[in-house]
Amino acid sequence: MPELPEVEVIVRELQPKIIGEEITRVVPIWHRTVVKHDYSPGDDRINAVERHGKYIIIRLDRGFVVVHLRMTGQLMVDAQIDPDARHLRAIIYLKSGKAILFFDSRKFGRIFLSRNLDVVLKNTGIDALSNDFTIKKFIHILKNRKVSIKSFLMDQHHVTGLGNIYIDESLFAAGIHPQTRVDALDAAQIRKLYKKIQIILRRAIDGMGTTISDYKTVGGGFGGYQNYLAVYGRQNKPCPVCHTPIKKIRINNRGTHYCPVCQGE
DNA sequence: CTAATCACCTGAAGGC
DNA sequence: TGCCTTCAGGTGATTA
Repeated sequence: MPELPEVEVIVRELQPKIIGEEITRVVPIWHRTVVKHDYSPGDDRINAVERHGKYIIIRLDRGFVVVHLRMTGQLMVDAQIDPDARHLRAIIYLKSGKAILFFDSRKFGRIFLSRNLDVVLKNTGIDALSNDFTIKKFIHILKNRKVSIKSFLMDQHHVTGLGNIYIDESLFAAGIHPQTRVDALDAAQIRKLYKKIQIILRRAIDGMGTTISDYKTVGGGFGGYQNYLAVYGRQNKPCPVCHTPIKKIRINNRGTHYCPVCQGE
């Protein structure tokens, strides 16, 4: 389940492979995968590949191809194109004869075609690793919120890029219980969480992301950060700090992992 | 604003 | 072996 670090790794891999190429056409295989707004790339040059939260943004001369992998999406760049390949949902053809192949077993992923980036990103807030994400803004958007900090961070409207894995890891690193109401956090906790979010995300990028089940890099490689997870997926295993068994509960119907001692209870 | 639920999907894992 | 249930989780929509 790709979150910000996995998407960042993919973007970095994609850049040298496709910048300067021209997209000739985008062909859907599963009928819901490609969402066309007002744009059909045709002989349009790729100028940049960027990321906002979990979105991959391919910037062309006249518009944008924006990819969201959701849970099981994978991209590959290849000259070998088999339209019947298992789980292949869309093909972005390039003039060189290669193609960007979009695989997605669960069919939740999307490729948006739009002239206007804001239309596609309208539901996203500040990217968790961007310069816009300052402590001042973080304090501001947290103000007067009554939801749990876990729910707040899951909601991409505020801070975007974090998902279930890195939220649990960040809250553990900051020593904050996931059910803590946002308005009950003190200034020191907010500051610590702010710092830990960025440290964890950077570390995960350095480790090439976390492969739990489906995530692979563009080159087909696996991430390495799953070996460093402190709480996610480690229910009943000892906390790496105090050796208390990690607990798993549900918040907003999402599995949530934490240490009852390090994160208070 | 908030909470809860559903819908979208498939595959893996566990129970019997 | 096989059938059935549950779980995994990102996002958008809907309802209360």
